[in-house]
Amino acid sequence: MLSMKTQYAFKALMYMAQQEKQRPILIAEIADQKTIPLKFLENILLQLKKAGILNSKKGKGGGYLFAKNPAEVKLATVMRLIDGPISLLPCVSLHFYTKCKNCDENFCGLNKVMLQVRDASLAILENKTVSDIAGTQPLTELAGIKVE
Amino acid sequence: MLSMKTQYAFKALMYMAQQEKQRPILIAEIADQKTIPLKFLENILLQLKKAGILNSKKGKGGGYLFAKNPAEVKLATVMRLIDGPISLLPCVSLHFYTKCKNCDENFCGLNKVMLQVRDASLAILENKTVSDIAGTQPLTELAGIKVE
DNA sequence: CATATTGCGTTTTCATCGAGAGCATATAAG
DNA sequence: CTTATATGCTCTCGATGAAAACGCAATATG
Repeated sequence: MLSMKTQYAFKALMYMAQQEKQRPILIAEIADQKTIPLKFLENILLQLKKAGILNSKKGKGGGYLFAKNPAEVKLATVMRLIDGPISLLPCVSLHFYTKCKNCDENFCGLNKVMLQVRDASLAILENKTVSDIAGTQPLTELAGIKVE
Repeated sequence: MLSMKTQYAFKALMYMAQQEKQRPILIAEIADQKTIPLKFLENILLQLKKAGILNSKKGKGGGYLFAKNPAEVKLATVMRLIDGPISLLPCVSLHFYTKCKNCDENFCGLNKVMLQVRDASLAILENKTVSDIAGTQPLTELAGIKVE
């Protein structure tokens, strides 16, 4: 299961992407609307900012903004950022691979099955983006600049 | 990711299914061959027994046996038994469903995507069995009794 | 400067994971 | 019936991580 942290991240990103006008959005507003603990959400948004997904502005009129077009933020990226591996076993992970002891992967039937599961999951999670789950059209501009 | 407990369970089941002759297998033998902490494995096998997957015999010549044909033990069953939900969100779980607060599932894009992921995963995990990952032919007899 | 807002390290609480100890119980062999 | 062999069961323990709160620093606005 996804951690609450990742679930909160998705809810926050959805909320932000669903806004009519792109404008700095307060942490407190998101926390309030989506029932997310304020200080916890603070950490989450900061982490998304450090990963280059969001931008922030301090002081009056500040808040959080998208740094990337939400149509380019893959669900898999967010999940890996916060929860780590998407795979069910370390020995089938693309981004967090570690060998399992006492097991030759070439002859491990479990490895083969979990590879299939990973591929099936990634086929979806690498192709769906924040704007898909927000149910919005891709943005046509970002911070006032037109994007393709 | 699967917990160590589930990973150990799969390794133990694979080892048991790979034996030439079906015979009572000692916990200690499995622990030794697969490098699993003895007392931890004891708990795991007991749990599999209580779920009706394994049988055990005490005393000399005792050990663990399959109660079901390994070809009938689905990976999904073992995973749910030990780790709980396979789904990534509680609101898309078949066996452990709980509603998520502040979210109408009919209009939640995240819900829809995670449903897809669940279905893709279960299509594999509900159809692969212990004998698939053990790489063995299905047993032709169980406890001396012929099975189909 | 006053105020609004994010940045960030620390701490707390709690549950769960992974593991081990010790004793109880059942069974087979002699 | 006794002994050795195995599993059954309960309790405990430490480490880890999840979830969340606290407090203050940094920064931007006007």
